[in-house]
Amino acid sequence: MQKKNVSELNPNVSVDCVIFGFDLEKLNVLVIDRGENELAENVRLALPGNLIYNNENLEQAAYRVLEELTSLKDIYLEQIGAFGDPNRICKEADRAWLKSIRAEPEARVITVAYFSLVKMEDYMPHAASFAKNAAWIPADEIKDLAFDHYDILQAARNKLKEKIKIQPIGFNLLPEKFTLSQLHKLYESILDKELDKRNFRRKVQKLDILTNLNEKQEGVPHKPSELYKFNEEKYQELTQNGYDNFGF
Amino acid sequence: MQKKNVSELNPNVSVDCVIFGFDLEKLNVLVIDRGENELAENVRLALPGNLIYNNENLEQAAYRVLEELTSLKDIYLEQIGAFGDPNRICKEADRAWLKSIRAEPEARVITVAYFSLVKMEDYMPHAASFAKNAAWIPADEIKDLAFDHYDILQAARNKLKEKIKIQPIGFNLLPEKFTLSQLHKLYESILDKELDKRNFRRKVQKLDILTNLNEKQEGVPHKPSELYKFNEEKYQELTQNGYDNFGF
DNA sequence: CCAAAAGTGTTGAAGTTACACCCATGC
DNA sequence: GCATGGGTGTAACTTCAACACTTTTGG
Repeated sequence: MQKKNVSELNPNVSVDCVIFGFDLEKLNVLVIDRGENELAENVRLALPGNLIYNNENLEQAAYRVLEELTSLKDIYLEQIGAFGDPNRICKEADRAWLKSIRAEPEARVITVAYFSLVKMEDYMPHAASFAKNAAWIPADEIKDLAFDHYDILQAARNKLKEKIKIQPIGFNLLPEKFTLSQLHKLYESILDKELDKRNFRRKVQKLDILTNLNEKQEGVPHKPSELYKFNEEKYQELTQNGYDNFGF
Repeated sequence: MQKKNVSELNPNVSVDCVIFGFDLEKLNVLVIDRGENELAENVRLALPGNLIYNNENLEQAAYRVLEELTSLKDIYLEQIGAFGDPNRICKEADRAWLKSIRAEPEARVITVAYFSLVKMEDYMPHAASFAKNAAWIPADEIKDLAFDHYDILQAARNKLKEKIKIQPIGFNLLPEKFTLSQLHKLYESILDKELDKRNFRRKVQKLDILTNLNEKQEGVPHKPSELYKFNEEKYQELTQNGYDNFGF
């Protein structure tokens, strides 16, 4: 009945997390800085990730690793897929770094990537473990990352683009009270294209996921905007069932 | 520069393949029969899958394993995702079977699943290796499979449902010449619901992916149908770009 | 002549796109 | 009073769902 190494790190399987946040202007991504000496940014920065234990499932591992490295917890994660060409550890700096933290630094590793959406202000990351720093960086400013993490990030952004077409998004990215313009900007950031203001407003209002709070912004040097919150019930329903208005 | 065990089997990572075929009536799935003694079908049948080698990438591994077990090759595979709860090997029969074929039968395994669509008549499977038999089985008749393969099959069917809403499907499932009714039945099998005949025809014809061959079926005891083939150029274009007519 | 599947059009409702001007506020 | 972003409506067009009858063949 007993398996070997049940609560040992598995040298061959890791998880990586792509955590998106929105600062009311643009999409950001949570990265850790491995901070080794004076390397270029693209090798110092990485997605939070690490090996799994043999007795935890993949999603649990992703939660644990994310918390260990950045202190973020209780976050809903969605799988992106598995990555792991044999040559994913081809950069010399990555190999050197693995030698410093892994028992079997040369082992073949395949990694399972997860992504999530969170309110940036609720999740101010604190680095720990081998992360020297953990920070939000605008998604568009990231040009490269350690290992194959840049590919994983692109896959996550594509996944998000698909997701937004099928279900509502924003509940986990916006503050409790928000304006339609902020939601509009969020959609534009994710889809990476402009959307007509009037059509966008009409469309989301028809979804019936918004409740007008009959409050206005204060202190802005222009006409103050109405504030909204999500209608949780309807939002949840659409999250589960999708819009279902496309294709066949 | 040398890694250990470069061309060894990795005990912790496997691949599994869900291969769909269409017999002009319904959707079928390729399964192998492990044929151990007189076990019930749900434990004898499994998806073709096995451990990866350390020096091959995941997709290559899926190709290799598929060919080794069923003789099918040169098939385009698409990743479904990673599966691998620690308790995925909970059925006693599965554990016993692993003991008979694996060097480390108790090792934690995570598996990466792939799926594909093929013309059934082009790919008559021949079992080999530990597969005692390999055969097409109607998807709807499968009630259970070894390990967590039934879950993987369901995930594959869902993936296929999503895919069909975004790109054309059928090129790899139908014979070169086919009728609109056959295509219609294919879509109904995948989506698992009825589609209005006239609306379906209008819709696919507008996609402009079909070429009317101006030939008719022969030998059928009813009005013979016109035969079509796919317009490859347009089909490829839509496969890459998607229909892009949904959501925002 | 019968059974079986092929093929074909219309209508009303809903959704999509494109587009331009006035409004309320802080400074 | 001006700069800034907030907020609103319409018309032309396309897409969608629902629905029933005639045609051609083999037996």
